[in-house]
Parts: sequence; C-alpha cells; structure tokens
Amino acid sequence: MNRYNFKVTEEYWQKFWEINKTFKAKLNKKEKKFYCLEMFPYPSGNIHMGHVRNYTIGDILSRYKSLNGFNVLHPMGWDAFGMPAENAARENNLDPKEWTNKNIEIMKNQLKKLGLSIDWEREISTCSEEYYKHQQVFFLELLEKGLVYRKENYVNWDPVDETVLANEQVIDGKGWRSGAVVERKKLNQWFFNISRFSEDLLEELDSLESWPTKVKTMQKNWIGKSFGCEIDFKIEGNLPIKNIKCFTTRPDTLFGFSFLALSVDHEISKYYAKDESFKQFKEECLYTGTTEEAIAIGDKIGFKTNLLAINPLDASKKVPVFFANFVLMDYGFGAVFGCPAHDQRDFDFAKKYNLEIKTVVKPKDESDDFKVDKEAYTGPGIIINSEILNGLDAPRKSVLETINILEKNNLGKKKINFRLKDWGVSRQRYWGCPIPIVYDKEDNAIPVPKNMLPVKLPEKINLNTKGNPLNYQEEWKNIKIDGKNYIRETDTLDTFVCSSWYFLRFCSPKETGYGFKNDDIKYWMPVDQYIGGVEHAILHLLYSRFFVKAIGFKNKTFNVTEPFKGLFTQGMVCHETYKDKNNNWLSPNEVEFKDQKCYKKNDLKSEIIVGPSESMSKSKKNVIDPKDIINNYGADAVRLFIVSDSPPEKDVQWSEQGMVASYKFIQKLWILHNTIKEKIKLKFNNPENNELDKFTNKMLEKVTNNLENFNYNVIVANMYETYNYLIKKVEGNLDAKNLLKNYKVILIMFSPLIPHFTSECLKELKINNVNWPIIDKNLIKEEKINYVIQINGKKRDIIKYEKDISEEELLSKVKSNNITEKYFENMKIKKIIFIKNRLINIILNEN
RNA sequence: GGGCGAAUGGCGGAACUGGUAGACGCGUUGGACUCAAAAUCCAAUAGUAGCAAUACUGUGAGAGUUCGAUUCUCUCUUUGCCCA
Repeated sequence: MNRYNFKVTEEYWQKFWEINKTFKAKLNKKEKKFYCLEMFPYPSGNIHMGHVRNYTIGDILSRYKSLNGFNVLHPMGWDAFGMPAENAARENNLDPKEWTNKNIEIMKNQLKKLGLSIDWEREISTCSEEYYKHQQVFFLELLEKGLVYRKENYVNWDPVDETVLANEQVIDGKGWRSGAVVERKKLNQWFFNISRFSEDLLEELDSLESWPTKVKTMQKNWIGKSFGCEIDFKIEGNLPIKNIKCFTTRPDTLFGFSFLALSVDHEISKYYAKDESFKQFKEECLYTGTTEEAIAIGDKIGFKTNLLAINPLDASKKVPVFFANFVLMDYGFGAVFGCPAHDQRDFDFAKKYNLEIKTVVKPKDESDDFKVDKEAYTGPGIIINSEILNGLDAPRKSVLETINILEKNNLGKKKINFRLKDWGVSRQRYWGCPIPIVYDKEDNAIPVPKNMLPVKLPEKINLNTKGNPLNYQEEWKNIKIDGKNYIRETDTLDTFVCSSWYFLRFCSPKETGYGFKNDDIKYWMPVDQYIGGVEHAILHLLYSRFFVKAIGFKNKTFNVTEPFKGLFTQGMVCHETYKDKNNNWLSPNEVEFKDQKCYKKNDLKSEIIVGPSESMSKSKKNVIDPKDIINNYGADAVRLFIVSDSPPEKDVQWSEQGMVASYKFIQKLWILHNTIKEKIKLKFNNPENNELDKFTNKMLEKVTNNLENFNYNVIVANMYETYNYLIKKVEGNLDAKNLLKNYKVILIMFSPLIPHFTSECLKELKINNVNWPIIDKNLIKEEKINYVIQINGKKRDIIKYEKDISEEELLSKVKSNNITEKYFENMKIKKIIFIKNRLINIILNEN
C-alpha cells in the first residue's frame, strides 16, 4: 500500500469533472431545481481564506443537493469593476482591464484547485461588455419607469479617492476604502428611487423565513419606518415666510416646544446667503460631517435667526428659530421642533443657548411636579403641563390623540416617515459601467438611444489625472446623435449596481438580446441558498432586493419578488496577530514559538507580542495564503479543516495544528480504506450480525440532519467517530458483502466534504452512479434502551434493558440494582416520574 | 442610549421538542516502538476527596418555574455585532 497522494488524486478528479462536465446545469422542467449561490469575489489577485470558507460551505451544500437528485445551479463569476483595479493600474501603468482579467485567470485556477462543483461555463465578469451592456438597458428601463432621476445633492465626498460615497460607505465619518475624512459637497447625481419601495422592502422581510433574524433586523432598522406627523408651524418675522413644515414622531410633547431648528440647507437659508456670520456658521457645519453618527457625537451648534415660530397648540407661545448643525435636509423636511426636556440632543442644545426646558412627560411613579434636570427624560410616562393633553399615557395614547387634535384643526397630519434614502449611484471613476446618458447644450439629460448601446468604456487611456479620467477623454465624451452634438455622462455606476442583478444573469449567462431569458428566470429563480459574509447584510442585499422589485415594476412577465429565498452568513477566518517592539506587524511565517513564548524566526532575542485573534487582513499581516496551504496539504484537507473547528456562522480561528490534524486524518482514512479493501477481497462470510448496519444508518441520520442544518463542524466530528468505530470494527470478523454495502454509504455521506478522496475510494471499489442513501428506519430503532435512573431528580445509574418495559418492571430493576438499592433503605416512595423508554425518577421520603 | 445575539474543561466546540453535560478535535501528561529524535500507536485528561468502588461540586452571577434546567422566565455582569 502506498501513501495517499493528494496531488495526483485531486488533479485527476478535477480534470475528470471538467472533461465530463459533471457540474453543468441544464434547464430541465421535469427536475426539481436548486440554485446555490455564494457571493462572487472581487478579482483582487489571489483568493483568501474567507473565499475558501465561503465556497467550501456552498460546495458542500451543492454536492449534497445534487446527490439528493436536485438539478443544481452552482455558478461563479467576478465582481470585476471597482477602484482597486483603477488604483493598481495607475500605480503600475497598466490597463485596468488587463489587470483584472489577469487576476481572474489566476483566481479561477486557485478556485479550481479546491475542487468546487461549479458550472464554469456560466462564468460571468461584470466588467465585460457582454455583461454591462445589459445593465445599461436596465438603467434606461428604470429611467423610463421613473425609478431613476438626477438631482443636485449634498454628497459624501472622499477627497482622497475623489469620489462620492453612499452613506453606507462612510464609516466613522471616513471613507470605507481610503479612510479619508469625508467632506460635504454639492453635485449633480443619478439616483435610484429605492425609497419608493420602502414599504415593500420592509414588509416582505417577514416572508423571508430562511434568513437570519439578525440580518432582517438590521435591514428593518436601516429602512427605519417611523410613525408620526407633519406639523405646519406658523412663522413670524421680517421674511416672506409664513410656514415651516416639520416631521416629528413625538407631537405629544408640543407643549414643551422651545425652539425650531432648521438644516443649513433649508430653503429659508437663501435669505441669509449674504449674511457673513451665517456663511461662517455654514462653513463650520461642514466639519461636522453628514452621517447620523457624526452628528450625534459632535458638538451641537446653532445660528439664531430673528424669526419666531408659533406653537400650534398654544398661539401665545412663540419660540426662536435656529439653523442647527444636527438637522439633516434629507430626513423629514429639514426642520425639527425642539423639546429639550424629552430629547437629549435638544436638551444639550437648549442648555447651550439658554432656552426653556419645560417638562411635559413624567414617569408613571413620579408626582406631577416632576422636573427634568440633568438629562432629558425619554422614557414612557404620563403627559403633564400640557393643558388638553394632560394625563394621557405617553407615548402610546398621547401621540395618536395629539395627531387627532392637530388634524381636526388643520395644523398637521399623520405621516409615516422612512429613514431609507434614495440610492446615489454616480461615481466619479473610470473603472465602472458607463451611464448611458448624454447632455445637450442646455445640460438636459438625454438617454442614449437603445440602438447605440452599449456605451463602451474607452480602453487604454491615461489614468493619471485628477478626479475622473473619463473627463479628459474628449473624443469619447463628444458625440453626435442625429447630427446634434452632445456630451456624454462621465460618471460611472456604483459597482453595487453590478452585483444587484448578477444572480439573474447566471440563469442566462450567454443570452445576447437581453440581460436574461424569462424562461430561465422562471425555472431557476429565486436563489434557494445564498451564502456570504454578514458585512453585506445591508448594502448588497437591500440593493439586490430593490433591483428585482424595480425590474418587476410595471412588468408583468417578471414575477420574482425576492431574489434570495435562503440566506446564510458565514463567519470570518481569524488568526492571531504579531507585533515586534517597534509596533510593526509580523506575518505568521515570520515568527516561531519556543517554550510558549513567541520570537522572530531565527532570532531568539527579539520577543514578539502576540495580539488577539482578528479577522485575516493584509494590513495586520495575519494572513495565511490558501495557495500554499492547498499545495502542502491538498484541497480535501483544507476543506475539512475550514469547516471543522467552528460552526460555519461563527468566526473560526486558523490553527496550523488543526490543519495538520485534518491532513493526517485523511492519511489515516486512506489506511483504513486499504484495510477495508483487503477485507472485501477476502469475501469472508459472517452474515449474522447487523451491528454495522445499525451504526451506518444511525450515522447517516445524524449526518443528513447536520447537512440540512449547516452543522458542518459536527459532520467532521461524525467523520472521526465513524473512523474510530470502523478502525476497531475491521479487526474483527465481518461479512464482506455487508461491509462493502455499508462502506459505500459511509463514503457517500462524507463525500460533500472531501469529494476527491471519496471519489477515488469509490472508483477503487468500482462503484459509480451514486445517490444519497436512504435511511433504513428499522435499523435505527433500538431494542435495548439506556434507562436513566434518577433518585430525587439526581442521576444515579443507567440500566441497559429491553425496550418498552413498564414502570413496575423498571422500578423492580432499580430496587434490586446494587448501585441504587441502597437509596431505598428506610425510605418510602412518594412519587414516580416515568418516561417510556427514557427514564425513571423516583422521589423518596424518609419513613 | 436602543436593538439583536453570545457566555459550557487549558483551547475550539457537542448536547433532538426540558430528561446520561463535556461528543469530536487540538493541547497536555504517561507509556510502547527507537541508540536517539521525528512520525506512529496505546492510555489518561472538568474540579475536589479517595487505593478504589464511589461521593460531592460544576454549563458567566443571582433568583424563579419544574420530579428534573446548558435548554424556559426575571434581574445582573461581561462580551460581540448593528444602529444611534
């Protein structure tokens, strides 16, 4: 017997699968389908451990479903547009397309070495013309349906990348990629009207039963539906302004109203445009940033106008009007009414500008002279000091009641507000999908006629420009349509647009006339199981949900309402971090351990500080390269390890020792395989015993359950158990035929995890044509049961005995059992709890 | 500040609808093989007491429901993620 040579075997099977087109997905309406999709990668150059984990999880599922007779669609593609390509190309004087396509080739080969059951004939790349031309058609269709519009808007401007960022791309007031402090800037932008579907996007979350609640909650919060009312405040002052509209969820605190705060972008600001001190104030506001978080943390500052706002419920009360940095133009109406006693932000503001703080809600157990003192009271309670509203239960009853009063008197009306804003899709970047729009001399936006699509991205251009390189492409920019001169839109689409419909394209990857074929969509969609990182819980998933709704809008032939029926979010791959005395990060292969201390390799003088285990990232250098690992240990061993140590939804710690253990385990399995092979050859007969059948079937039931529930780490444990059992078992007398039968089942049930190895074993046994085995329920049934014996609720013994015995019978066993009999001395039985085939609990009392 | 989750040996983690806590792996310890080491194999491994059988304590802390709680309820602590 020779050692298991994973290099030869894995290469053989990968070729075999490719030549035989084993994983080619064909539309076949007679077969039940299963669409398994993992989030496609960005072609950065090399695959990383996160990919290995993601695609291993998906592959295990795909192979399992396939064995169960499903027609499986398991495709792969490339999220190929985006800034890293542009940056890398600029730095190295390359073409982004060449850079990207080269990376795709490299990564594709790396992925193939994992032995994934992917239909590579469906491979797509979002930066290819064949892909983005359809995206341009979608853009124009959405434009026709009124779901795309252009407006001038304040944007999050990343001064380093010189581009606009979506709110979601701003983290802690900094650009998600560059880390630069984000500024506010006014620009003409294209928007997708995602907020039109706020209600649908929210409601349909409930129908997504196989999504993690966590993700649904996050989306719910992001959409942020709030119930309240809009109030029309009458204004007094020296300006031609009579009313200011404002949205609030707490109209019931109106009697505590002590100022009105406006966004600096509110239309009224135009009257102050020439005021030097206002200009200065506005400037100051720019530094606060536009994110909700930045506003919450930052100083609250205001600019007092000479206007007065009149309290709609008490016309004698007039309060000052401020511009304030914490009011956003795009939430509500860019105006909020200030009630300092019951909103911490308003409270801080009132303290600063010495405004009245009037308590109008008291906690239930406080007296009526309760006064807000050091901080705002935001909890529930009873309305006080509010004339007609006094005594109402706040906020449950008081909000509705106040809205009623306001509506009756024409002072305001009920309103539902959403936090979700429209999706700005313009990016001032070269390496993206061109927006199919041109402008005439008057700057009117005109769609590019469909017969002139696609708008191709010019290639091999100079990227070393400030801002968007496309701005400098005079030849490309200037275009004649029907003899008239136009200038092209030079912004490109946010790459999140590309990933918002790629799952549709996988259904018809070769279709030339349109982005997809209806027949294909009807059969394959929705994605049955989508697998990816939780970091996309909001952005990508929400955009994709929006996109199918937008395509289906005013379109009867398209009836996909939700793209992803099931969602699984896997955890990250983590590794310890290492730092030397000078605070430089070190990679795992630059350090060594001796006597539980960590040193720089070949240098026992320089001790290294071992930091906490964090998700692998290049910046912290705690990265393990899958390429090396696959080379050293083989794909099966890597697949085995990456799912073995933690449940897939949780973070996993990379451990070299664990990796080696998986590798060794496969070697041990090979030795076992050879032993079994020899046994089978001997054709030994010993047909009496069905113990092996029982074991196999019980294990099959466990493994099946674990596969269905993503408990892949437990399956690895099941594998070890099976090994431990078999290695002992094969020493004894076995029936050769029976052994072969059971061993086949065992190989098949673990094949989704280690497909190369099991394929090889099955081939050696001349078994082809495999299906998921059927569990023999009769064999799982136990004739003998381990009865748990409890005395006064405490486990005292376990008795193995016949199934289905009665309470009396079991009790007599317990009474005469040498461990438990002593407990009955001088005691009398008070009560007996008997659960058939499981346990008996005897409650004893002193005599 | 709000929402959602988590907490089990030295470590990662098992435990079906409340019914044998610690499966399985890693590590550690002892042993076999070896001139020696590596590899491999065997054994032990929650804590305390005991030669042992066994007993007691134990699933972040405290209470509650129950014959019985890792599992259900409440309070608290720590921690993670998301939102503010």
